Amino acid sequence: MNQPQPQARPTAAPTTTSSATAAPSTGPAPITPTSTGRPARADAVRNRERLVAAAREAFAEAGPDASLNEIARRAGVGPGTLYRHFSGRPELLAAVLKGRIDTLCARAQDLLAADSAGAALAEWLGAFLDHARVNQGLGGALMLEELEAAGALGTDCHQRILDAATALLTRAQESGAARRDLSPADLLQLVVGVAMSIPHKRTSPAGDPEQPQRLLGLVLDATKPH
Amino acid sequence: MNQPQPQARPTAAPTTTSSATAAPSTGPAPITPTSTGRPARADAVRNRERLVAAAREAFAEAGPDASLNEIARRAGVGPGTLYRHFSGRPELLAAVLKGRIDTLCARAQDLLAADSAGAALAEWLGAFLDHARVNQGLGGALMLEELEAAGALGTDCHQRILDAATALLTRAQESGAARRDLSPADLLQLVVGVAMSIPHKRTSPAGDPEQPQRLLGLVLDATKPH
DNA sequence: CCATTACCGGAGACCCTCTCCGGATAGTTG
DNA sequence: CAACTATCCGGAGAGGGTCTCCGGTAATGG
Repeated sequence: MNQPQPQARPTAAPTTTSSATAAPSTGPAPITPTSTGRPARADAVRNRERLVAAAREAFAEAGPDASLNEIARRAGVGPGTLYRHFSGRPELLAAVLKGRIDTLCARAQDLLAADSAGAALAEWLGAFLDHARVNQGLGGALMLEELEAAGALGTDCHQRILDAATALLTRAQESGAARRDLSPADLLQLVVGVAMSIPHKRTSPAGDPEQPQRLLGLVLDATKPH
Repeated sequence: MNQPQPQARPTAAPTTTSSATAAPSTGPAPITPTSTGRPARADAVRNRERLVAAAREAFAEAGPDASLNEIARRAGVGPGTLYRHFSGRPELLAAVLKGRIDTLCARAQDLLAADSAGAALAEWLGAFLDHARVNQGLGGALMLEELEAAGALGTDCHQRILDAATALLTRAQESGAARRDLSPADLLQLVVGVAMSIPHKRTSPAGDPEQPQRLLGLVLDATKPH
């Protein structure tokens, strides 16, 4: 008996637990390990990479609501293959964003050694805003609404971003460049809000190109000690 | 190949005739004027009201993505009737929000006579945040992404909100309570971003109930002259 | 080289948006 | 009061999207 849920959230995969890739802590994982000890088959790895590449293209063109059928078609596989590798849209989104998030975290590490803690925080937030703006808040959608449904991968992404922001903000606070009554989560939330509220070029071609910088500047002003 | 823009309105011309001398003042419009001189039929008016009421309920329960079929079913009419009265989701959204926006604009008028221009702006922004948070940024969605597609009604709503914000902000600036290099559009955009980025109770039941106020406080800090 | 079994592809169930057209009816006229 | 007509209603259905299930296929270990 199917539950006739109207427009429900994508059903949390109740059956197959083998599709979840065990999270490798850090470092390149050349092959995706399965729940069994056996290494993944070569065609499975290839199809997964093709799917991520096709998804990256499609999300860039059509936004986070791109058709999953279309993504599977572009990757040259059937819809079933897509759903075997990813439980749904959130997980696919997370896979696409993973590389970007890696870059962002590495950037945070570099900036932790910068001279000015305040400038480092400002610069990283600018990079984060660029990140979150890609595909009209694609990152924001992942950070927020899908957080609970995305499973391990999404939560992991969220946590890594939060850790990076915490480190930079804490250092800025200790150097007196940022007010102390400010939590990393609130700060990120503000920037995500800016990203989500700004119309994307795709939907509104002739938007004000300076607005993101102005809004980020306002947020940065709010972080300074008064 | 398909034209995704369902702008075809077979029956009623959307352009308002310039001869309509009925002032757009705040007041009940007993009948919906048609393009022809004839008044609308009674059942048409009744169905329209039922549709708006059903939409208000459905949007409150399921968010801005509620099924339009479901809304029509709740209103006791067929899908065709819904699309005859409203060109699509944005227009229905705008109809639902109209009353709320009226209230908000009236509030702005009252606050323009308040003692403290800064406190008036802060209070109104708080009310606006509450407004925009209803149904998880339902208002924000209207203000931004649907602005161009919503036609006259949506644009009108957006303009009225913007006018109210402009009046309050200008007065605060003249009294020295707000920095002068701040545009009403940017300010609204920030608050809309806060509304859109905050997870709604429906999707994330146990969120931090204080966060909206904290984030709004940060935005307000950013408006003050440094 | 074969048995095993993880994997693939697509048919298809179900839902949503939006259109089209025969039939019903409110309001007008004689 | 009856007939007429412009207007409106309801639902069938096209088209597309998400997600599942199952028979066939081919990669892999022995």
